[in-house]
Amino acid sequence: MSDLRHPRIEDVRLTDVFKALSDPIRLEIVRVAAQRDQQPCNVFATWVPKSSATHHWRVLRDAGIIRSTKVGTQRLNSLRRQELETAFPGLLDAVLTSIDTERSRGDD
Amino acid sequence: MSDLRHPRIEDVRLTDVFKALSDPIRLEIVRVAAQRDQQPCNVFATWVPKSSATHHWRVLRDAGIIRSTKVGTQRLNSLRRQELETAFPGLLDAVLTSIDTERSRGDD
DNA sequence: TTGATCGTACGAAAATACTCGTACATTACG
DNA sequence: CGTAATGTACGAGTATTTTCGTACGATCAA
Repeated sequence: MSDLRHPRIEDVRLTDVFKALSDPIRLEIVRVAAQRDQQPCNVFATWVPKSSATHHWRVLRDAGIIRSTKVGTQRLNSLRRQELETAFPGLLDAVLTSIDTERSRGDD
Repeated sequence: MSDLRHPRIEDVRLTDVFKALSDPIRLEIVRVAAQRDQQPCNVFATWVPKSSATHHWRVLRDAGIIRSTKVGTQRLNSLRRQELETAFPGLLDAVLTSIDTERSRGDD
């Protein structure tokens, strides 16, 4: 489990951010990650096979949305809130709001 | 040129919106569409072949982002601002801001 | 050291998306 | 009517993404 690569936020392209957010599993990961920092991978999307989940983590990492740090045998994941706010002001907040809005709509 | 289908905004899924925004050509279309309403297709992304452009228009329409109305031999396109604001509050504004932010970054 | 846990790496198959040539439909204008 | 203009429909080729089984690496605990 080598150290994972995180792009510099200024190298992240907006299209990559949107591509990363265009999958329901990844959107769910983002939603849960927003609730609390430093959560291990295995609290997210538990119905997804490990190797599939790894793929989605990688897409989110490559898009600069999350940062994973190695702690023991786990990886703790957090949204890169401040950096995203700098690169794309207001975007992450609007995304998180939209996720919740759609969810509450779905609960009807 | 039959009438095109526009989804009801409440049927649009957030992942579809992000997928539609995950392509540079479509992001450019959105950027230009934000500047003025009711623009014909041929003012956008003029370097793209017509059949390719049609594909991107369709993706944007299917995602509920733009609405095209037939006027003469043209189609006039507008962002579905109000509807998007209802479905996903703050999202479109943040997207447009981010597009501009990234552009001004690229102009350095 | 042995075994369990957590997550990644790799690779292959299937599904999706993108590109674009060609043909076509609609409307406008002489 | 004939022709030009605007944009869609279709289909094929290419590229990208997604899924997931298997194998592996790192860490911890007994």
